[in-house]
Amino acid sequence: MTDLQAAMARLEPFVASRGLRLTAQRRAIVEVFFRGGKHPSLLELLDAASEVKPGVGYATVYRTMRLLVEAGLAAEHKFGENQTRYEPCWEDAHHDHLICVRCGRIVEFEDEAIEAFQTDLARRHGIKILRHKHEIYGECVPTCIALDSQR
Amino acid sequence: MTDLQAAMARLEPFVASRGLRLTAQRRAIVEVFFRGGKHPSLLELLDAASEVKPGVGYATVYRTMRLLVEAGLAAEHKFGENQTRYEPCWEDAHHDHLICVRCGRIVEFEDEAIEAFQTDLARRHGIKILRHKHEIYGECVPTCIALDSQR
DNA sequence: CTCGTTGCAAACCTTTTGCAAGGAG
DNA sequence: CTCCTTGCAAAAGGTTTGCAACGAG
Repeated sequence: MTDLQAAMARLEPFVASRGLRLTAQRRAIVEVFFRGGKHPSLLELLDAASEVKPGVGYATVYRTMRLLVEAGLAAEHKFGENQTRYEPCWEDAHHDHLICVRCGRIVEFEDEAIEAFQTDLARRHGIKILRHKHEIYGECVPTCIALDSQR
Repeated sequence: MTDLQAAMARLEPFVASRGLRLTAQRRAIVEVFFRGGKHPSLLELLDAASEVKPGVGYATVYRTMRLLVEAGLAAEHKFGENQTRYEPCWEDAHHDHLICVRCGRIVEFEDEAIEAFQTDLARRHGIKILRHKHEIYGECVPTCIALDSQR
């Protein structure tokens, strides 16, 4: 089963339970979002979706991504640029990011020791963790390896 | 020596070396920024600075904070709200944040093990770390302890 | 048929900048 | 005096929303 199929399988009941509809536009956006992988911005999603369904509007992409976030199928990120990027989101799976500020390459990582430290820290301060963000910014050395290829 | 005095001692040579000037507005903004501590937004800084120097403009606060960031005396943060917050910054000292999304309380922390892990991770991926951001979002339990008091 | 959805354009909001007047050195 | 700085107002730049026409179920 592809990511796209798995996503649709989770989106359908969500949409149905709310009395919403799965239009051609939404299917196109979901398709390019899960097919592309990576961390696209709204504009990039609009471009990609436009090839599948010409004429789709920016507002529709915006509202569809909000829907996916509500459905738990997408996560929003602000990587210090002035725009929001979206990432496919699979239930409990969480990971963090190592980002090259020159070429935009993004490496995903996760570390149990860090998660454990966080949990302990939060408990000591009487705070219940809802989510976290751990982003490391740097530069590919000696030169950027993959220009704009791994958003 | 107070934080404010230490900050001025670092700001003066920076300003002088660039042929810039230390006006009453800039002094007022720097004063409230380092006196207040915490993590103020531009609007909060404007309010506070207005009491020291009535009539100061938003643009001046904006430009002064940009100056402080360039001087290495302030750090910018985007804590998921739609605005930038600033924090006094002391050289190499770096710390991360645990944030209550309900009351805005911010706990600062640092952990050597995490920093070490980051360094190693980045080296393995051929990336030189420039900076990082580690923010944990949660809720004070059972109730928020200090409403809006520790920005 | 009903009512959620779409595309367009306008509204929003914070950040950033142009400019003529003001003021530090 | 020079030229950096200021405050105002407007421009940017991305995000959100109102609305009449459209179309899925």
